[in-house]
Amino acid sequence: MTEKCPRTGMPRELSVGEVAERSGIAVSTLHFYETKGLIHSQRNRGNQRRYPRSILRRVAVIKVAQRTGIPLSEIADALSVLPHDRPLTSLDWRKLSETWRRQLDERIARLTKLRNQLDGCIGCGCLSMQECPLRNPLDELAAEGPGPRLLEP
Amino acid sequence: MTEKCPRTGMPRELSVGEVAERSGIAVSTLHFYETKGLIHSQRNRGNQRRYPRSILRRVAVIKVAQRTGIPLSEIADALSVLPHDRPLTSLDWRKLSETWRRQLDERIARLTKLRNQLDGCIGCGCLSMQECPLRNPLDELAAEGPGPRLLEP
DNA sequence: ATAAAACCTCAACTTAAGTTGAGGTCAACA
DNA sequence: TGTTGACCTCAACTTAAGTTGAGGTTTTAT
Repeated sequence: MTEKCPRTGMPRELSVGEVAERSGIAVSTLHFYETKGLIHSQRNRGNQRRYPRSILRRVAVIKVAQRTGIPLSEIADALSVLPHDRPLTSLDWRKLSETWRRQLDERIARLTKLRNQLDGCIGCGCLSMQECPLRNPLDELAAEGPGPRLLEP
Repeated sequence: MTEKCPRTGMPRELSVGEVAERSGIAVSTLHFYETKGLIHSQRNRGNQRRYPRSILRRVAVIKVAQRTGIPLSEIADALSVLPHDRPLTSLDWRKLSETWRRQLDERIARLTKLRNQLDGCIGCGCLSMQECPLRNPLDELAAEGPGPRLLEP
């Protein structure tokens, strides 16, 4: 560990190993995120990565977004509009989380609809129901046409 | 198209192309499912696949399970306990769908919890909240220990 | 009978999100 | 001043769920 902050006693800059330990993300994953442009690092004179403390919030945001099912490429897009040289503010986070919340809502709604269909099937033995997912397997796309015939008439 | 059923006028057996067309699943995917043991086929004298009509329900079941987020390997496990030489009955389907419904419920619950946390963040600006996902990013694992420290004290 | 469409196998390629390892350098500690 | 542990790059491997293509056979339609 290098120099400490005289105020908090915490290291002023973090090595990749320290970030890994504190964030619960593997070193190799941090390297990988860097190649994908999700995070960014300075190098010391020996070419080792040094991160500002704000990296911790950034990777925390990445992890939250991943938990909602957002692919890394979209996370990268969302983060890329923010300047990478200043820490994420709470306003940044609010904007991001509002967007992601909407997407999360959609996913939940889709799964809930499917669950309700499954419930219908369970109750009735399924084979006679019009709204059964086995009869209407492509219902997300229902607006786009009649879809293929999956079961016998 | 080969011989028809004298009753319905529908083909007695289906070629892979017919199954593909009716199920909306690509031929290559049906081949792939066969290699994974999810479906099974007979061959005609020219080595072409021939399926009983019940294949359509089987692939419909596979698709429904996939939509719930169940990986193919688990779908294969679930289907493998059923004899592959008879059509899926509605009782079979009920058992499968009850199991999958439970898993779907769990997924929905997890996402809903995350959404609620996100809501909290949005309302308050996040940084001061104890239950913020940025502060407690590993909350699914909360029972297993304190977890890594992601943000500053 | 012949040509087109459908089918066959097998291998290689794709994307996402990483992980693993080889071969080499740097830093922290005794 | 070692030496050990942390770090570096780069390439290759992993899993899931398929897709694509080459090269060859079968079916179907004319």
